[in-house]
Amino acid sequence: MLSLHQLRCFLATLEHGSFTAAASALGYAQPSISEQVRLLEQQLDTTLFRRVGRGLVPTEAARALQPHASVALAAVDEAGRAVASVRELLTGTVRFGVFRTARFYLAADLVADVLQRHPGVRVELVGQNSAEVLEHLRKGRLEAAVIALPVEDENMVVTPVLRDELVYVSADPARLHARITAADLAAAQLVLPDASWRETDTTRRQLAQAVQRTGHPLRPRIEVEDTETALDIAARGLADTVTWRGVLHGLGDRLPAGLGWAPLRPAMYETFAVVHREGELSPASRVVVDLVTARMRGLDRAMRARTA
Amino acid sequence: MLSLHQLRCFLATLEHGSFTAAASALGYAQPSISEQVRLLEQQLDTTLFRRVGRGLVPTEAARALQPHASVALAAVDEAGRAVASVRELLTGTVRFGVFRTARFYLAADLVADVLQRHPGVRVELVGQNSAEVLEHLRKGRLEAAVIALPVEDENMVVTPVLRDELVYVSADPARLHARITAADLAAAQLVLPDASWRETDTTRRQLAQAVQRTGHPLRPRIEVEDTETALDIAARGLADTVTWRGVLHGLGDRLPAGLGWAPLRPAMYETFAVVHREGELSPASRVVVDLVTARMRGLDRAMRARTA
DNA sequence: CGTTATCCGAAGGCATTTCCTTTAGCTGAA
DNA sequence: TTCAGCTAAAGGAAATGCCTTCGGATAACG
Repeated sequence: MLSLHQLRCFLATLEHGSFTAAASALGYAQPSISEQVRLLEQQLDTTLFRRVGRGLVPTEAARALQPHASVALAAVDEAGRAVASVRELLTGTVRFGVFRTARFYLAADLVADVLQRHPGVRVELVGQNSAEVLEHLRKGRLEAAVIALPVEDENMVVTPVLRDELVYVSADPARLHARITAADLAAAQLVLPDASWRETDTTRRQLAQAVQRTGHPLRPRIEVEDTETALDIAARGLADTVTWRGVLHGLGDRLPAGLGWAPLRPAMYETFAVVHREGELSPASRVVVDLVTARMRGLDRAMRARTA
Repeated sequence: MLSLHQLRCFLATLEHGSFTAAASALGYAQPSISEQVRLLEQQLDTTLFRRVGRGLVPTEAARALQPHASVALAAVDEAGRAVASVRELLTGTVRFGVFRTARFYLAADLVADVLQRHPGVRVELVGQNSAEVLEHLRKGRLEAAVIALPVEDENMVVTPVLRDELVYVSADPARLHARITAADLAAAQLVLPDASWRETDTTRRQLAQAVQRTGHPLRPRIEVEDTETALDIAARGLADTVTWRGVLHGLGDRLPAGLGWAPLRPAMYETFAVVHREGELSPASRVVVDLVTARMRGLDRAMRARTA
């Protein structure tokens, strides 16, 4: 089978006009080059150089071969550089898993940070739901992610970064009394997000468990996919909803007007963690993991301070 | 150093999703593929596949490498086909040496023949002079040629194909008597071609020798490069000239009007031969050699018949 | 016209690579 | 829990690649 080495020897010979010159250019002995070219000729079943006295004369076949040989070598060269570029995080795609509402916590800023530090990289934040992302992690399709606990997989490295508190959200100040209980939840007209993921979503399951203890099922009046949609509906007074303080914090000014919130009692928490498989992280993921960890912990501190 | 084999194994693995599948596709055992990919990873100093349970997941580096690896393999593949195409005379350039006045004997027809039989090839007929062409042959820059004898080189295969006769050409019928001798040549006002090659041109040397035997030098009044120019001058009556019957034969209707010719006595002949180095001829040259041989021999028969 | 320098090719030997088979360990699914 | 499928590791056989040395041929030079 044709080999790159043969092509290298061939091109050097073509360029320098003799095996000896090519050999010294490539740092080999002359018979080595000679043999490689002979092998190439044998494999191509043609004559590449006419041996005439001392000196070689390239044949038509050699002229035909030359450009393709160059292309092949250049491609291999380029391949090495492309991989190095990815390795050094100059180019390539950073793929990182996030829980669905991560955009309220960090999405835009995180992407901005990565793009600024590594111009040339693409960023891909994937994830509809923590459970789905965890599955991607386990299958190896993602290297790292930030998702809601629990993560029950001993092969994963789990680093908690933010604890968030579930709050009750309503447009009606009358319903925002100090201590909203599970019984209140069971009685309320609710709009809840994550319609497609209600079976696996940890928040939904936490809520369901708490409400069930009151003897009633959690039966939201409205179900939507998106947290923002749920908030919009709540803002119109059509129903109340439940969400994370971090979401309200992240929305800031963009929180639909007229909404207020109150804590649940007993409080319900969700812990988010950066998760990745054991072993080496690629530099790309390393960068994102570090950024996410720092940013989420900062957010955690900010939110706890505000509570106090 | 990166090798094509490694790239092949890598691509097969990428395509089939596992070492085992790639191995069976390439006809190797699994550990061979595994090792090649590991080697590739080591040389590129990166991870190409994340080993996750059973099955492999390509990394970003693998995605970066893939297109370049494909290009390299395709180029090598294409290289083989390009060479084969030359070998089978589908494309490429056929380079053939000819003596200067060959165009009167065969040039256009020869080219037409080659082009018709091998659409896709380029044809190059090189040669200012038989001596120069012979030098090209010896240096290996030409594979084969048709030139005037003598060829004193034991490494050359010489196949005589046409014997031509030198004739005296004039616009003045009075000077075209039956038996023109060397003395007549010495006395005549002559225009001779091959100004640049008079030292080495065999015809010129033959003429010079014959004239010198009469005690006079060969001192043409006019010297031009081109046989046709010499004939034009002769047609105007400015001087007489000497040329080969084959040239007149080949010119046919295009022979300048008013010119007549007469044989020399003793007759002077020139023999043209197809010449090439010993050993294998490339298919391209083989084709041309055969065409030239057939055509020149046909011409030879035609001219001898006309004499008889 | 001989001499010298240069280059290609062949042979023998050494080191490395490549591929095989076998075996063990791990993972995911029934 | 067992079974099937995959990767990884080890050891050995074969081939490949490279080196040095030598011989033959050619071109340049005195």
